[in-house]
Amino acid sequence: MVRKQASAAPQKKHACPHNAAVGCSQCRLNKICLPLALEEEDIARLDQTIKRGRALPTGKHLYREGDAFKSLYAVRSGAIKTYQISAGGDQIITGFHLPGEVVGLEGLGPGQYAGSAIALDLSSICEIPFNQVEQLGNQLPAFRHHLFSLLSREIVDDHQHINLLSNYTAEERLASLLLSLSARLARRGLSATDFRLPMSRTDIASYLGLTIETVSRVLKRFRESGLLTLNNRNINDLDLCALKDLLEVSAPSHSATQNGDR
Amino acid sequence: MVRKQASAAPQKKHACPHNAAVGCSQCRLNKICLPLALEEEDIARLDQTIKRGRALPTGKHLYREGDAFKSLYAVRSGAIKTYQISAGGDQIITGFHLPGEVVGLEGLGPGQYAGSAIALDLSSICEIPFNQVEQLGNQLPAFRHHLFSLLSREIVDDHQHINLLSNYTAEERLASLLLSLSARLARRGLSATDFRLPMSRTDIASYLGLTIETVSRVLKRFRESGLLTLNNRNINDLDLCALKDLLEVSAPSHSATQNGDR
DNA sequence: TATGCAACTTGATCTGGATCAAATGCCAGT
DNA sequence: ACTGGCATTTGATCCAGATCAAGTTGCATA
Repeated sequence: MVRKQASAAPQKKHACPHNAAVGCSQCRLNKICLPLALEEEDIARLDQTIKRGRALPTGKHLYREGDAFKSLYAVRSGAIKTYQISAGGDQIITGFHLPGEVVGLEGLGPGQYAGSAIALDLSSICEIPFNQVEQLGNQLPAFRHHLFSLLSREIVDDHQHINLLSNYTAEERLASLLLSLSARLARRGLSATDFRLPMSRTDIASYLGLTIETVSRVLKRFRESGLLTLNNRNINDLDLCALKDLLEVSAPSHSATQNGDR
Repeated sequence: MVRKQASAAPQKKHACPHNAAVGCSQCRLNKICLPLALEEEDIARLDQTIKRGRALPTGKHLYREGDAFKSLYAVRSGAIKTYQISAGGDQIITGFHLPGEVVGLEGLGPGQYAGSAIALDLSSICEIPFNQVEQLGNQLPAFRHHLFSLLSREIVDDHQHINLLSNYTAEERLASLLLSLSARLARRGLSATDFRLPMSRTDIASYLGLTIETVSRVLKRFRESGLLTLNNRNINDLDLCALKDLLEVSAPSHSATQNGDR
């Protein structure tokens, strides 16, 4: 059983995500973040223009819907949620963003952000100013291509999310979110089975198109079936296999729906 | 009431959307399609490399999920639907694409299409091959920027769709779709109140996250309330105002949800 | 003019998740 | 330790839309 790390373990030799002095080349996220696909020397250029590791306290906005597009942001530590405001005035959560992930991309084309981004935890953020994005995009084909990749990825993820919202049951939605968070944490070397949810039940409910009551009840059911242990926002002993099973049974073997319709 | 044109009216002076000989500069869609934001001379360059007005019969695929990214496609006439295949084997409709709209964008980054695209009607398609996209992107900043805009737009549209799926009632979903189609047809100079739905009820249901029965019943209710007349796929006398009202009442005036939460 | 079949409509019933209504737990500030 | 205000849980009830089950209608092919 994996023990939860004491949350204060400050001094690593380098690459501590809270340490603003660490540049992209030494950053332990550089395999999954913006510098991906860049050559050594190009990373050095990126390093020169990036504003590194700015601290963003819980509840502070990175940008707001309608703000002029100023920068792309890479999450270095902590967590960010992006949301829009519905006609009824409440938040529609469009995404959760963990370290190594980039937010603000939808602002690239239209020149202003289409939604807001706010810190869920004390976070550390790297910022690439607009003109630098333009310039690097002009000069480095690899960087430009990576931007296209990130945008495409976002579209593909959104389509997956659309699928979730139109076809998944409440349990499948929760399972899907937990597996996604788990996989993304694991990718950066953290535990896939024990972690803390950075977001409130309200945020989860909004993101999954459910009510908070349903989220609470489904989590309870998961707990009672031994799929995880849970106190407050802490998840332990997540049963990845069982969750995957939960998602896969939804595929009917008697499928006759594969029609070539018009 | 706008009469449906006899579908064979071949010789216009120029800009008939079925006429493959018409280049971007004379195309009546050039204000909303790819050439948007390009200078006269650049449009001429685009014109040289584009494969114009290829006919695509109903039910034929433009590309399939997993195919290598070969080209971007602009719809010149007809209609295209894009979809993915769910775990259960059935289609998840991710979008309907009308003349002037571009499909295949999500293939730009990863190098392969993330979904399939199929003609809902006899359609005419313009194609920009991959290497030309790259080249124009390298050489024309305006074109590159337009690509980013199209991708951003797609993300924003997807977020709107996510909102629809998690918060709208069946009636609101249908109203939203009808208004969207109406507005997009109007943008290209066609009637906003009288048109033919190019897609089946099944496609509508999948796109809106409903069942075909619910789609049918809601349309019936709309018909009975005098919001439209409907036979088969033909819509007439669409009451745009009433549909917009239907969408707006969903905003509660007593909103206390605007909290600055964490 | 039949025939066959997919697309669509209509009706009856069921149900997952929403809604309404109380607790209860968890801090932060005093 | 006490208080106020959230966030979360839990329970009871309700209902929009799903599911199940027949019809119809449109249209293509013989």
